Amino acid sequence: TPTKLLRARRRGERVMVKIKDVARLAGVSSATVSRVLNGVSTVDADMAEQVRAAAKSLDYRANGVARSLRLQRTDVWALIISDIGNPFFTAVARGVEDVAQREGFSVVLCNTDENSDKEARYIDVAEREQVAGVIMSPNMFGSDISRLTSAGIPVVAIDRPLREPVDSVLVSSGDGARDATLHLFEQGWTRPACVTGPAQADTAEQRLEGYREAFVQTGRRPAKSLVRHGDYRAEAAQSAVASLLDSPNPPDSFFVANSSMALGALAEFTRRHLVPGKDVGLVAFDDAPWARFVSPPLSVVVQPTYDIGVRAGELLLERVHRITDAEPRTVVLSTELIVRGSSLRRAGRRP
Amino acid sequence: TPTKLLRARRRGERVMVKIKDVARLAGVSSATVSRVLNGVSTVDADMAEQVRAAAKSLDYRANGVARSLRLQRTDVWALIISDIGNPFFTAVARGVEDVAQREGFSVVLCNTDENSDKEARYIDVAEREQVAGVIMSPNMFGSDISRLTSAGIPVVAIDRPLREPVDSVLVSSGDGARDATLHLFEQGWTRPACVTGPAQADTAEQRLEGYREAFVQTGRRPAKSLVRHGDYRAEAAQSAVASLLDSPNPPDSFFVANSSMALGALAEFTRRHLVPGKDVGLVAFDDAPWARFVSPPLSVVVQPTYDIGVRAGELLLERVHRITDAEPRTVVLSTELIVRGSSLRRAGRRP
DNA sequence: TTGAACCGGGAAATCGATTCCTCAGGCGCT
DNA sequence: AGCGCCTGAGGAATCGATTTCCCGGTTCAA
Repeated sequence: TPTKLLRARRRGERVMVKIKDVARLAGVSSATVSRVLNGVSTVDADMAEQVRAAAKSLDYRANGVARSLRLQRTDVWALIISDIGNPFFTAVARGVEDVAQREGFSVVLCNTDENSDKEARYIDVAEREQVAGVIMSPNMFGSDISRLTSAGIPVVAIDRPLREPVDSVLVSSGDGARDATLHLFEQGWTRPACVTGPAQADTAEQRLEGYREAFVQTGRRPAKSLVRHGDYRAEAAQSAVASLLDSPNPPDSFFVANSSMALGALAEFTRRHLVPGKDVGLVAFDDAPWARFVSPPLSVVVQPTYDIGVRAGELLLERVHRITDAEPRTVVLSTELIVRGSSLRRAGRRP
Repeated sequence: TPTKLLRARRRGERVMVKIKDVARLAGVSSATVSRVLNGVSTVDADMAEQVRAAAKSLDYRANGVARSLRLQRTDVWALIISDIGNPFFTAVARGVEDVAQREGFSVVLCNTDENSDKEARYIDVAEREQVAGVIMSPNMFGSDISRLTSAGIPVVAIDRPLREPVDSVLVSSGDGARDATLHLFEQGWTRPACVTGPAQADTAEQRLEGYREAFVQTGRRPAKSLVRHGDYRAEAAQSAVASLLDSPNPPDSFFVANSSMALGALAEFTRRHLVPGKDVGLVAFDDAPWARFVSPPLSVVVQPTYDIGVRAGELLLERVHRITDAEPRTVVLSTELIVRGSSLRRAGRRP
């Protein structure tokens, strides 16, 4: 049959080479083939060589499904993220992937678009397919991972905490927002506004809280009239900025809670012929590919996105290998303020 | 044992409910449970109800690995893309996902970063895990999918064609580039330059070809001195634009081959105080989230990204279900020119 | 009334790889 | 030479769900 296999393959038919085919060709049992290919226990060197030759000549690949069933485990991690269009998550994904790759796991990405149904579906798939572990950014309404925990699948949360106690990698968003706002004060801006995300998203709330802290720390009183909530999109930010600028006592600068919102703010500034870094100050949370290229370049609070992925991968790894049974750990990484041009207050232009 | 299971689960232990547990609790054989849960063949209504109740009370989920092994198929599609940071691919992914979702498949995303090794690894995983089908954007050096075809796994290529004859969804990049360049001529620009991608990438070559066509069609001679190749990144484009502007006979407008490169071009314009849509014309291939928000808004050639994903999903679906055995088909979608502001040549400013 | 078709459900085979258990044969030691 | 230990390889069980095969019982038509 081995020759029959080869002939069929040449004819372009769909054939699957099984471990038994290799065994037959090498003149050994399938147990031995398995031992050789997985390098466990000792096998006679000549025989091993024969087996390897047979496997190669048949172009054999172990059936992963059968393997997983027998071993009761897989080498796949699921990375469930809430918005694949967001550069934040794509950078995180690279970090996760690099750790996984290095450790012999493969990562499959699942995009939920902040949709609880999609998320539930992917959690279901992750359980059914018995992935080794899951890294996820919970959606803003709180995610139900009970299926995973009860199946014994380790979970690591990123970006936002989960209700259940699991390993988490978070970012001190609040501190970043505070630093950004303090920076605006230092530049001489006196009335910074805050355009943040939806009130349900706790990243949005943290960023707002940090913004307020900067007021308190500098002996000012945070004004409610300087705060707007939006849906984290450009359009919402644009109208928020417009309404702020039209208000009786308008702000002179802005802290916006993510990079899409920064686009909205920039658009509104352009419409009103306000030049950032001169007529108005702007700092945004999150970097973006375009941020260095707009004019003036955008000042931003960057998150250590790649590191978030790496740390999450490392935490997951320890659980997957059952290295630790300790209580869930939370890693908090910090942000960095990158001052480019949009937040400056160039002296002498409008004294 | 059913009660034992429940007790263990309450204690938070890792337990797996198997079909036999359900069978035992319902007082039937596992064959019947399978029949009820999969809705095949007829089972006594009362008994079926009992089975469903038992399954529910134990919170049973079929083990997907075992299921796949027995059925010799899975419900998973692999979507292998070459750059997860590129909005083009994320939009395609959404299209694929929507089709898959609707048809009961799940999509796992694999990011290769234009790296042949990573790609080979993911192709390997796709084969081993016996995915139902693969949609992929080949990397620019040509991808080897022989493993997939010989395993009988259907493949659909997107964005770039594969060497092997498989279903493909492509875009008439050339026509888009031609239209963009013709538009520059119509606006009154006389010396448009072309900043395109690496010579190995045939999308880049097609776009260059379309640009040349516009010259021929309008009775001009395309000048080699107006063409630059880069690596599809902003930095490369910026220096290309700089060198073009510094050349003896500089261009008055630019067609750039993707949105990252547009950022580089814009940065160089800013540095030289050139205002797009006035001092210089600019059209870019591919839309981007920021394109509508820069000043002036960027004129672009958009690809029907979401549709590409949908069509690819539909082609794959037919192969997966063995609906058709026909020769590989190629779907070519067309682009659309969206004129915003950067390509205009406002009369009366510089006569 | 009887034979045949039909129907529902259980036992067991199946998918492919891994691993426990067993046993044959070789070697060393006495 | 005989005994026992050790090595290495094969047979068979295993993972969990599906499905074939078959049997007992029912229904319908002749």
